Order: sequence, then structure tokens, then C-alpha cells
Amino acid sequence: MSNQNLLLPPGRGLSGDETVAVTPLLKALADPVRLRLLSEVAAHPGGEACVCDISGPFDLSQPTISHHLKVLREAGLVTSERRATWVYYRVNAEALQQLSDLLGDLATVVGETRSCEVDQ
Amino acid sequence: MSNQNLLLPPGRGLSGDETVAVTPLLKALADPVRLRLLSEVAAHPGGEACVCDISGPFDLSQPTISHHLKVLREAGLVTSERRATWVYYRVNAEALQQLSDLLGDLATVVGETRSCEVDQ
DNA sequence: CGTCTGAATTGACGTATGTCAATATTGACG
DNA sequence: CGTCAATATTGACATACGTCAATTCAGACG
Repeated sequence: MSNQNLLLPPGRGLSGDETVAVTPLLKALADPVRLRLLSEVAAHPGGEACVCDISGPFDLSQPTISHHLKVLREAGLVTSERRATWVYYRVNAEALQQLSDLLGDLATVVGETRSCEVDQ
Repeated sequence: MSNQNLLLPPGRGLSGDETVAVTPLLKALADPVRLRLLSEVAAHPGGEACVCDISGPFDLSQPTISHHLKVLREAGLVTSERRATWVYYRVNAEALQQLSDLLGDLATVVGETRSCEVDQ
């Protein structure tokens, strides 16, 4: 289940290159403000939201919010599009799903290697 | 699918408390060395490995490896157990799976809110 | 005991990161 | 054009973080 095709050949972990590729995404998510911003965008009707729609609950300056959104964008976790005065952000569900799959695989591999005496 | 029981009530993102709870896990994973250490432990036969088994590929000092393992342990992503001279690390698959589920939910919610005109 | 090996802790150092105030940019609208 | 509202960028600052050398700790074994 879920470890069909990839990533963790039994006995070896992720390569240095693989971890270096994934780390920027995790880094971008590893901040309470950014994680919340992302979830706020995701949960918004239509899957998109403009900054003014989501920055309300945060007790942070406007430049700080803008900075965090930029980090999310440069990590490829969201995209942004300007429409008139407002900028709309949209979650990159694919990137998020890939991350989820990677972590799921890591969790799964544990169980498989744990009972690998059976395989051989 | 997978958004059965909660986390993202339609229209609202993660709460501040929720993000604050999850962030330490993501922070611990958001480092190439730690992610690789974790995957190395996960991929090791039996689901566990002692430091000397996994620190080989890393071009880092022993204290640095020890530091990273401590970060993973304090985040609850691994556990450690001393047996004789060696300390064995083991991945906490449950924590990893929860993280995976959270990200999966975030990715899923996007699709759902995107087509939510249908629901109402 | 003394010593040797594997691992953890301490202290120091440079870099990265989160935050803000000030300023700039973009586009709408008179 | 001039101004106004919504975002972005810049520069500065304090704190957090990754790394190492030096030291300490915990067991094994003569």
C-alpha cells in the first residue's frame, strides 16, 4: 500500500538530493503563520483568497503577511494572480499532496521494514 | 475522502492552536540532514538503527548528528533506547502518519471548496 | 579501578529567519 | 494627472538555528 513505486528502496533512506529537493517545501510550511495562511487560503470558497480576506485574524503587520505569502509562493505551495487592486492566492494542491505522500511513505516503510523477516 | 472527521470545517482554516501544535513537527523535518536521518532510520531493517549505523554518509561531526537526532526526538518523531554501548533510534510512524494526513487534508480541501457551489 | 568506545552536552560562532517602520509599486477612479 | 487603497519591497534588528571543537557521560572489558 502506497509504497508501490518509489522513494524508499528497502534498506536505504532518501538520497541527499531528494531531501534537499523536499526541504524547501517543509521549511515553508514550518511556521505557524504560514501554515495558517495556507490553510486559510485552502479553506476559502473557490480555493482562492485575496490577502485582505485572510490577513484579518493575524496580529501582524501587512509587510509581514506579504513576506510569508512570498515564502509560500517561492516554495511553490501557492500561486498568486493580480486582479485589479487585489492579489488572489491559490493553493498548489499537487505539491501539498506530494509532500503528504512522501511522509505517508516514510510512515509506511517503517511498518514494512519492521516485519521484513517475513519477506526473505 | 479523508476529510471525514475534521480539521478543516468548510470556510475556516486551521486554528492558531492547531498550527502551533503541528509546527514543531514540521520544523524538525524541515532540514535536509534530519529528513535524511529519519528516512535512514525508517528504511533500516527492523525499523530501528543505532547512530553508528546511519551517520556514515553524512559529512558532519558526531555532535552535530547527535544534535539533529535530539531535535527529532524532542519533536516526537523518533524514540531512542540505549542498549549497551549503542543508542538505537526508532521512527514514530504514528506522528508521521498524522502529519501526512494533515497535509493530505489540506490538499483535499482545496478541491472541495473549489467545487462547493454544488454542495449548497 | 583504568581505559576505551559510542553518544550526549556545552560553549562559541556565523548565518538564516521573523518582524517592523518606511517606502515603493500597481491599478482604479475622480 | 492626482490621489487613494491594496500589496510588495527595502533596510534594520533581535532571535533562532546549524555547525564545530572540546569536554563529559555511560557502559563494556581487562
